[in-house]
Order: sequence, then structure tokens, then C-alpha cells
Amino acid sequence: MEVETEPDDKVLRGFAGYGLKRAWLAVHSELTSALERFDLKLITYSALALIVANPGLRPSQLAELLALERSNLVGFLDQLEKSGLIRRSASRVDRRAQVLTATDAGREVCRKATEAIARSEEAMLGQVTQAERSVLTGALRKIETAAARLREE
Amino acid sequence: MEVETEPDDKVLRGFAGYGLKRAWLAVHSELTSALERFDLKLITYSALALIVANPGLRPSQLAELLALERSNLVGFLDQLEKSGLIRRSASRVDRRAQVLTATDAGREVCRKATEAIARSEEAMLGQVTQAERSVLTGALRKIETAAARLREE
DNA sequence: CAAAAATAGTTATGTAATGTAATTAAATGC
DNA sequence: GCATTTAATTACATTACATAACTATTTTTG
Repeated sequence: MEVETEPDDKVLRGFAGYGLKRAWLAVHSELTSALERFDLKLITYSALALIVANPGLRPSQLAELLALERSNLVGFLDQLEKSGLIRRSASRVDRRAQVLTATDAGREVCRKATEAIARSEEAMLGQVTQAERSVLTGALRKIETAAARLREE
Repeated sequence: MEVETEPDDKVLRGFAGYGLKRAWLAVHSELTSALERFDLKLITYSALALIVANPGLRPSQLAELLALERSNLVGFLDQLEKSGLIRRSASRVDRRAQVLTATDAGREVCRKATEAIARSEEAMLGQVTQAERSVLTGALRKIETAAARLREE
């Protein structure tokens, strides 16, 4: 006999990759909206936060930290510079290199944006206990490392 | 005195969103490469797997399950159909709708691709215990739900 | 029952993230 | 000193994803 069952995605839910994508998509959307009023995107916020936390950082180091191609970083730094949040200055030890620093405005925007992000995160992680968060973070880190290792083989 | 410290992304690692993005990016890259030899992308594999698991599924239901716009699904179904992995047939209860079914070849490719994915997942999750995986999956699900709820407000 | 609203699949179009290749200038290594 | 490497950039292609509009139906409703 025909049993009409509701279609579902159980077969995919067994894969961590699927859950990861679903969660990331939803989180990305929420965080993007949280950063809208600061005229920041997730990637420009990340760059700004790292420049604030690591004054004197060079673009190539930043690209390395954020795991993105140097060529892709250029435009994002352009945006941050045009908004007056960071400065690109010449390195005195390597004339090819630049030195990135946040402006006062950049540090201020970073502080406020970080608060907004933290609020969004709290709203999204509200049902996740501290113990679970710690497992989550650790597992994500392990997965990232293992996946990256697989890729570079 | 100047203490030259290595630049790092500690400030961002505190956010679940950052870890999520990093992990997803690495996992996406690995899974994409694992599916390459089947001429499948992550999204077409997902669609195929859901059609195999839910015979008779309609495109709009599939889009709903995969959380993507119907318009974006069209091209992916085109690819699967052109590869002979699925069939689109007319619904007999609703002349607007289509009914999706996998072909024999589709089921076979799905089976093999699923094995490949499972192997990749095992390699990526090797250092994550079963208990941790269970927490991970649950936490991702909670986060996805909470983030989606925030978005639709 | 006829008109209005909603739904299914599609097409067209725009945006954003990411990757690759090539260029220029400077530094490094042999 | 010359070949190689590195830093930042430019140009370009690809892919994922969102939005709006269109056609053919079905459903709702007055």
C-alpha cells in the first residue's frame, strides 16, 4: 500500500558537511544584516578586526590569516581605506610591502560592530550551552585543519 | 619595549560564525573535489540524493528542502537531467507541476558518490569523537534554526 | 460560475565571493 | 650580477545566490 510520507532531507543530515553548510548560510545572512548599518561586510569586518588587533599587519599576512587570496584582499582594503577606517602606509623595512593600521574611526567602528556581532551571536547561540559551544568550536577547528590538510595533498 | 609577536586571528576565533565559515570553506573545497569525478557539484549531489530518497518529489518541494530559490534549482535539475541521472515528468494531479525521479544510472551514481562523500567526511572528522559529532550536529541545527528565525523577523 | 489571487516552473539579470593568470617593483639567494 | 622569489595589484572567469517578471495552471472567493 502507498504510504504518503512527507519528503525530508534525512539522508543528507547524516553528513556534517550538510549541517555545516545550512548553518553557515543562515549565520552568514544574519551577520551580514547585523553589519549593514556599519557599511561593513563580513569579510571587511574581519579584515578590520584583525588590523585593529594586529597593528602594522601587512596585506599578505592578513590574506594568510583570513585564508583568502592576496588578489581578493585588495578590493576589501580599498573599501576600508575609502571609508577612512584603515590606512595603508609604506613599510620602512620592505619597500614592496605596506603596513596596515586602523584609524581612530576604524577602531571605533570596529568596537561597535563587534558589539553588534556579539549580540547576533548570542541570539543565534542562545539554545547552545557553554559546554556545547566549546565542543562546537573545537570540532570546527579540527575539521577545518583536517580538511585543509586533505586539500593540500 | 617592542615585542614582536606573530599576528593571529584570536579576536575572531571567539565567534562561532568565524569558525563556521572557516570550517565550511575547507569542507566545501574537499567535498567538491571528492565529487569531481562524478561530474557532480555539492548542490547537484544534494539534489540527486534527495530525489533518490524521495521519489516523486516536485521541484518546489526540493527547493524548499534545500533552502534555495526555485529559480536557482532549474539549472541544477537541467544538469542532472542532461547527465541522464534524473527524469522530469509531468504530474498527473497538477499540470503545472513536475515529478522528479532518479534513473537507474542516477541511483548508481548517487550510491557511489555517497560512498565518496562518506570517505571524505570520515577523513575530515577523524579527530572528532562520536560524542563530539553528536554535539556538533545538534548545535549546528539549533544555530541554523535560530538564525533563520532571526532573519525572517 | 467568473474574476482574483496564489502557485509551479522558468527566464533574465544583478551581485558577491572566490579562483587563476599575468604584471610590476623590490628583495633574496646563489 | 643574475635568477628566483615575494608583495601588491589588475584583469578575468566561475559559481552561488537573490530578485523580479512571465506563462500556464490551480485555487480561492465574492
